[in-house]
Amino acid sequence: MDALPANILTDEPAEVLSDVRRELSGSASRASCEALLRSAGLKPTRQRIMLGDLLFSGGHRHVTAEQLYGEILEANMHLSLATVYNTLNQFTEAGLLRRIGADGNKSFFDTNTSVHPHFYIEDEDILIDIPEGLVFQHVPAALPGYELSRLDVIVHLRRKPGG
Amino acid sequence: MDALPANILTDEPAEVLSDVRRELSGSASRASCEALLRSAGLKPTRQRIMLGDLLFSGGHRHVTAEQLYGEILEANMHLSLATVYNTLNQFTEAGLLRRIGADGNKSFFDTNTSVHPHFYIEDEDILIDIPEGLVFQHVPAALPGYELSRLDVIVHLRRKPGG
DNA sequence: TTAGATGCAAATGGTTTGCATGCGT
DNA sequence: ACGCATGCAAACCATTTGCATCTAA
Repeated sequence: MDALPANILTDEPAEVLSDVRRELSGSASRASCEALLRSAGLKPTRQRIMLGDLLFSGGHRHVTAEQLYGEILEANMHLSLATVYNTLNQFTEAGLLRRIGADGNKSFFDTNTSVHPHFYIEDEDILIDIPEGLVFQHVPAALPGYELSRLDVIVHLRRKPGG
Repeated sequence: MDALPANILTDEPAEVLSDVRRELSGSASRASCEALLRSAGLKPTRQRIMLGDLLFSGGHRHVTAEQLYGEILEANMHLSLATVYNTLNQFTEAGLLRRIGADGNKSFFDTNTSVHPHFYIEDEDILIDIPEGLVFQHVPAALPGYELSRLDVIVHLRRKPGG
């Protein structure tokens, strides 16, 4: 049996990713954020551009809606929390984000839409990529009549008692 | 690099599991349920025995609090939903159950407390074990100052469009 | 102009908490 | 009796929804 990288599965329609999306989703400038949104079939409205800038201008990010809302407020921009949620959901549906349920009651949104495992630091409520990609030796087949839609691997970390 | 079974990690204090707990947690009779609870440091109250019977008398189970509450009602027993939650949390703290956050907004409780991967069937809201234990080739080390506390692997299934 | 997006408040759903009452030892 | 356990309602938190208003094309 071959060793398979963890990212063999994906929820997004990878085959329809346009070049602009592939290039921009990692680090889009303000101007190109519009192109990114357009390529995803989303009208580049003021709010979407604001959030898109925050999400896609740097490297990959793992944020909660609350965190992102905080950044909006810090930047003296205004936008309701509900719109942040709605927009994050739209981005997720469009394949620009991947939603990850970390501890069973709150969600992170990851700008890296490939399937990859995460560390979740419980005490600090932080989700980060596992650097050296954990590898499966065997990925189970779906049950008959079903297909794989997502593969979540979350390694929970806690602070060492004496550390 | 050795292939490691997925259950090398566990949240529970496995080394303190008494024999009675090890034997009974899979299928405890009504009488022995009391012993199981006692061995876990929990007073065998009427409510805990009711829930313990439902959880531990058959094979391993994956239930939500809501489901279990439904079973209580069906059996014409009475017990508030809050108590179901509280009791499930107590059982989990005592190492009798493992909590699993399936889709990021609800939790399942698994009577099999070893670390093992799950299928989550989104449409039907069902969590089941993956039969032939998926295997990791490489389990990442924790970040410095941290230790692994949990390893969650959930394979999401959805009904095949034409199936 | 018009379809679609926003904004807010209120609803929702799962889960936890506070506190008076009840029960196991 | 004593102290932990229960029960309920109400609180809580993350998230979604309904609907009137606004705005990008």
